[in-house]
Amino acid sequence: MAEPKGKIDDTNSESAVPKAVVSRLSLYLRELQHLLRDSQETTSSTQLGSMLGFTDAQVRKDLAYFGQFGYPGIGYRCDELVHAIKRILGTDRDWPIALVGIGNLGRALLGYRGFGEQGFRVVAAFDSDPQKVGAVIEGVPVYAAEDLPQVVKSKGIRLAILAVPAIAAQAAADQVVQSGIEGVLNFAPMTITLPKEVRLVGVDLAIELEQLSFAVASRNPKPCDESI
Amino acid sequence: MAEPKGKIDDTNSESAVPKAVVSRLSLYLRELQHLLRDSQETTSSTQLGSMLGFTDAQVRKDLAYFGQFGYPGIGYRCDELVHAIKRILGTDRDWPIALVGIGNLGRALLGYRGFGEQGFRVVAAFDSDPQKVGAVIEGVPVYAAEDLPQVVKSKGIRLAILAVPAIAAQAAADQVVQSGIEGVLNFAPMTITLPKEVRLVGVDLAIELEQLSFAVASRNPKPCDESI
DNA sequence: TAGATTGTTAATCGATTAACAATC
DNA sequence: TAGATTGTTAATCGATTAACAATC
Repeated sequence: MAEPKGKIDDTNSESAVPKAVVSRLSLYLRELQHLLRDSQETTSSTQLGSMLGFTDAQVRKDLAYFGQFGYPGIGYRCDELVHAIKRILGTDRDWPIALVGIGNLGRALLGYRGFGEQGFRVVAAFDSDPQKVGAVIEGVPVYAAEDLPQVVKSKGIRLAILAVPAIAAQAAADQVVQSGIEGVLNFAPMTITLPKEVRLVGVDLAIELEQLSFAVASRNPKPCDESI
Repeated sequence: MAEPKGKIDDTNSESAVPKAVVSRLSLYLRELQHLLRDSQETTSSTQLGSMLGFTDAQVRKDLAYFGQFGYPGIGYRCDELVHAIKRILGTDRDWPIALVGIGNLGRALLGYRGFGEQGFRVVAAFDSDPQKVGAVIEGVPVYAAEDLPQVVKSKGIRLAILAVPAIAAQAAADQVVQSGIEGVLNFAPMTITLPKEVRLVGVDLAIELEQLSFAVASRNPKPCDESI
């Protein structure tokens, strides 16, 4: 086996990688981590693709957006590809996270192990309810919303999760933006607008169920594929 | 204003509506419901699109998959379009839901109001921990996994939410399938395989954060759009 | 009527797949 | 070596956008 090539070609990171490619990248990473746990050293675009219902060509094309990570005739070394994808996704380091809204969902996200496994650390929680401020939940201190700018700065927080009611979502978004946050994961069932320099990902849990009810109700008989 | 046209053309519901179209349909519904709450009677493809960052042509094309819902020169009646989209998505009626896994996330989903607002009722919860069985959480009774077939049948449940650890996801999936479930919303960070006649939607919360860290870390300066 | 807006067709754009030389 | 598999180009496929006659 020759020298690892794993150099990341970020010349084209600026030239618009399709969103779908990035989301498949996360899926590849998840599968590779499972393979690693099963002590598998190498894999191929064919194997990786078939685990997720994609073609081998798609796997190779997706990776090609970012560089050359494989060995012709051999495939990919799982550990190398994991590191490469983590570097691309930015999860080769830890991300301190602010969580806004300590309702049902907020508390669940505070305790969610899956975040920590990928390097996401919820280090501060915020709520407008004065009764909750000062508490420590799952080891995470709860602050007043007014403290956002100070806490965000002192803890080096760049990402925020919004788990507030729809009605409060835009105001909460404005506050986190004001505090210097660079990216927002919005769980409120509400479209929010942010300055264009702040990244936004939205997850609406009811919408996910709607996708399912549509598929079941209209029973379009397609091959089973996991959308994420 | 002429006769409402709202007939749903389900001849093509069998000819593969793209998944992206259905997910935009849910977003249109969400915006329309907000417009209705603001007492707006009609809207246009241009308005609806601009609320979500889509073109007017896309809105009209998406709706055209399912029928004719608008009035040339006028636009769309919000209430009519809400009813039409709900009928398409299958949320014009209630869906009793089974929730499997009463950990942190499971409990949060039990109490999540957003589901109920769209007609999704979690009517039974399941857990493998005997200590939890028999409890009633947020008004929802907790059963043993073995009771799945019986409860699913007696309550007419067709959809299940999986909120179990990754390691337990495939086994849980097999159990709900065995009990006759027709659709699965999987929150476990794990690819699961189901018989092709059972629909699957997957949501991996860590992956959503990865999409965000990628966007922030690589700071590709695109216009702010909400992925869902 | 004139202005607005739909539904739909045709043109454009982008993403996926197939194919294959290069490599191990 | 022969067999396997990559990275990449060209061909295909599908989705988005533009344009416009029909309609209110």
